[in-house]
Amino acid sequence: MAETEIRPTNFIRQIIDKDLASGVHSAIKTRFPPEPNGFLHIGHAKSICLNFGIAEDFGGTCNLRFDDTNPVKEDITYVNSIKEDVHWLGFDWGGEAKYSSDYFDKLHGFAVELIEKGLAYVDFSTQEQIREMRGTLKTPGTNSPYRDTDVKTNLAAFADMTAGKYKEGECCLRAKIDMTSSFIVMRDPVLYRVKFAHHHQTGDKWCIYPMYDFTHCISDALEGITHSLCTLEFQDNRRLYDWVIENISIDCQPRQYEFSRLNLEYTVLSKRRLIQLVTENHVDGWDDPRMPTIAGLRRRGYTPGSIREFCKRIGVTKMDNMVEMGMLEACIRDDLNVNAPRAMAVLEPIKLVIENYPADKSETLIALNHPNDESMGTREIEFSREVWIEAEDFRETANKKFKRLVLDKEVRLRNAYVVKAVRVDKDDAGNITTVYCEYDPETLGNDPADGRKVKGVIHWVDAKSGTPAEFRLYDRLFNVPNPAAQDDFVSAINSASLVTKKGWAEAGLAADRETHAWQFERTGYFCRDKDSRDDTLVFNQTVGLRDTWAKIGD
RNA sequence: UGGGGUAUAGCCAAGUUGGUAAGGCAGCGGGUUUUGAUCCCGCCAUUCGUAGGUUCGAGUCCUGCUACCCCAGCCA
Repeated sequence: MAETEIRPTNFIRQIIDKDLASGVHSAIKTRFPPEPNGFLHIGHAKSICLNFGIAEDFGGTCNLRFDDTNPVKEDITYVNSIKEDVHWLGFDWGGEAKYSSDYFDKLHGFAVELIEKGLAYVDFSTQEQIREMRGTLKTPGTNSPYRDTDVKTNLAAFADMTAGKYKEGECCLRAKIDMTSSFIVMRDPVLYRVKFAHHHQTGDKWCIYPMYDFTHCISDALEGITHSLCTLEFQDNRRLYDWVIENISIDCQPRQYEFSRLNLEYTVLSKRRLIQLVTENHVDGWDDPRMPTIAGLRRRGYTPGSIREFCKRIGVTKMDNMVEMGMLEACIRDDLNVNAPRAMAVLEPIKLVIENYPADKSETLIALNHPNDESMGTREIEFSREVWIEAEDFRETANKKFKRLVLDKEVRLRNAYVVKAVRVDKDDAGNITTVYCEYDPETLGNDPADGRKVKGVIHWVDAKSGTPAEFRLYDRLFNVPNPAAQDDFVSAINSASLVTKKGWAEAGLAADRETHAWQFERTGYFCRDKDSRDDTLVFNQTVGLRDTWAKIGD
């Protein structure tokens, strides 16, 4: 596609440039560390493009690592979907995917080391007591009565914890740091908790699981990650990240840098809310084309290149942001405009009968697959006496701004003849069902010989050969730009986010299994949906064409 | 005066030793066009949250304000 050639620049790449120039690092290693507790979304794509993009551009490597320290929230189906999505986006992690759980043994050893150094202790306080002792944002915390337990006792207690002798919530392992720190994350954070849960990778081997803050930094160090990139909400956690690395016996010193997460207008990008949309059936699943998930965007017809281009265009900073949907749409339009072959489809059909065209005649016309790219070739389309046209492309009367078919006026049928409307049929309700017209046989491939100007062009589908099709038109999932700010974001769902139309597509599309996306001329970009059946094709509208007419109105 | 962060156009975002505000999206004019698309051409910040200060010169340095985001899970 038309991906921008220029290499992105951002503060993280500048830090890496300096680290390389100063010799702090000679090779760069990053990682993309999702928790397998949901499907990847466009926000993850930003992180993926950042991490894998840096690895590519600096000749380094990027690991895919599942941050799987909380088995009760995770599932193997998510790890599989995540692998698929990262690959689909066009990135490769080289070799096997990593798991934080690969390091559970080592992590446990480091925990023991901290206990031996007097830097960690087993706390038997209740969760509520721990919360109270933590203090508040403005008042310091207080020490736990278990804080000064001797090393030997702690070692034994941790061994018992590991052996399953304590119930969930009965105790936990805490780091001994500083209960008065202004960084609340440093007020003796929990390192391990008891969970009698089956883990998708380690099975029932463990009944204690390490916390994120203890796991992530060590996993980074064990993998030799040089630059650990995460989102802004982890800025405070960086102090704990560094504390852990400094207080255990490990060589590597990865550095954490934080960037702002993506916010997109008219959708939600938090896993909690996306899960809710799926489980409460507000959408048809993780790959519903209205979802901002990678799977949803893929089914909607977005290409990997368009998503990568989007990530390039939005950049990486530390500023809170809210990106307009138009930015994403511009990326897929730019891609499909050059790569999608054109075709014709009528979404809301009325019949056009050409009265001076023989009823038994039929002819094969040649149409360009792309008006600006001859290399995309041509195709044959059938034409006969009756064709479908778009209901909105005909009016009995209209002002001159309406460049379509009007009674007693002419219009060009795309790739075919100029026709003139002469009369209409209406149903009992007064809706136009059929437009009768006359065609000018001399206008195939050239303008009228007498020099009269026909300024309108409308698309059509041959009624004799056309194939029935269902068109799914999508609008924004929410009615407000920032649904997440709503008390009840579900109430802001756009009830008209999916509109289905039954119409016709040109015959050639039924057999075409190769083409990934088309531009239905004058309508928009569409892709074939997996719901397509032999008797009815199903198309998802990826995005409409830019439409200045719609803005002007009439 | 808890701490950590961020403020450049409607949106995203360059701007790195202080030297006179990139680019993209959107928008607005005009041209081409058998898609009201595409493409092409032009316009779109005397000003960088705000008030002062230093300087020949400040988006960049200093000081004071203001606004917004994050942190009190045995979630990540």
